[in-house]
Amino acid sequence: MIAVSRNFNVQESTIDYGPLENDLGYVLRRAQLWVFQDFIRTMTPLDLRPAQYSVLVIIHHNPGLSQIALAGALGIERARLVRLLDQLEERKLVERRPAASDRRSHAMHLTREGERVLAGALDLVATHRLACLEEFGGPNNYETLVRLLAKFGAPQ
Amino acid sequence: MIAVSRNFNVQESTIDYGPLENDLGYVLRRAQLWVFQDFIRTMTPLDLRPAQYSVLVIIHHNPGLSQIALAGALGIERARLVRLLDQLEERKLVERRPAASDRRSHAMHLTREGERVLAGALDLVATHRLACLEEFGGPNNYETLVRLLAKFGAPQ
DNA sequence: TATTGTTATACTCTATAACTATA
DNA sequence: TATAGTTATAGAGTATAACAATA
Repeated sequence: MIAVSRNFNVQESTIDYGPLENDLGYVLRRAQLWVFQDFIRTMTPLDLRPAQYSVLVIIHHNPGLSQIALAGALGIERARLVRLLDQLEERKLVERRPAASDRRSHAMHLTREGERVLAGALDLVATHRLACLEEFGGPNNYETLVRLLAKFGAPQ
Repeated sequence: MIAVSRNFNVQESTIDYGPLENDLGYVLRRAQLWVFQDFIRTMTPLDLRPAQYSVLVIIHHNPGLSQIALAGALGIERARLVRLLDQLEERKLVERRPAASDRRSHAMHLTREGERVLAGALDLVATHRLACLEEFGGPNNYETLVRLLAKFGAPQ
C-alpha cells in the first residue's frame, strides 16, 4: 500500500477553493505561473526570460521599429522597456540605432549574436511547447486555449 | 470619414508578432494582465487586490487552517504570505489565532469585518465576471477557458 | 505643445536563505 | 532533525511622474 503512504498527511486535497474554483483570474494566474516557470527552466542554457525572448522575437520580425512601438506591441511601459533593452544591449543581442526620420527615436535591430541566440531560443521553445501540450491536454485543447485567449487582447 | 482619421498613425496594427501569435505563455500573460486590471479597477471601493481577495476566500471556506496550508492553496511562498496577512490583520479583516494542537502554527480566521468585506467583494466580483464574460466572448467561451485552465494546475 | 527616450520612485510579486520556537 | 512562522535580501514587474531633446 505504498500509494496510501504517499498521500499520507497531504492536506491540500481537502482544501475548499469556493468561488476561486471557477474564477478566471485565479486559474489564469496559476496557469501562467506554471507556463512561465517551465519556460524559464527550459531557457536556462540561454539565460532568457519570457520578456527578453518576446523582445527578440518582435524586433526580429519588425526590424527598425521604435521603442515606443515595441513597448506597445508587448503591452509594457516604455519606461520598463528601457531597462530591458539596456540588459540585452549589454549582452550584445540588440542595437539601438539612430532613426533616419526622427532624431528623438531609436531604430531597434538584432545583432548577429542576437539572431543566433533567437534561433537557439526557438529550438528550446519547441521543447517548452511540448511540455505545455502535455500539461494542457493535447494539441486540441492547447489550440482552443490560444484561440480563446488571443482573440481579445493583442493590441489591448 | 472620421473613422479613417482615428486610425491614422496607428502603427500597432502593422506589427508582426511572429511565433508569439500562437504562444500560450504570451497570450496567457496578456489575458491575465487584462483580467487583473479589471479586477483591481472593480475592487477600488474595497481596496482589495486579487491576492488579498483570494486569501479572504480560502480562509472563509477553510477556517482555522495554517499559514503553510494557505500558502500552498494559493500557490505562493509562505514568506510572501506573511506580509499579505500582516496587511489584512492591520485592517482587522483576518486574525491569527494560536493553533490548539501545535504551538508553532497559527489558525487563520476572518473577523466579522472580514466576513463583511468578503461579502461586498463577492458582489463586486459578480460585476467583474460580467466584464470578463463580455471580453472573452460569452459564457460558453468563459467556461471552456476555466475548464481547460483549471484541470491541470490547482494543487500544482 | 506634444512625443521619444530616459531617470527616479514606490509598490507588488517572486525566489532564496537564514533565523526562532517549537515539534 | 524537521517544521511553522518570520525576517531579510535581491531581482523582476507594474505604475507614475518628471525631465531633456526633438518634433
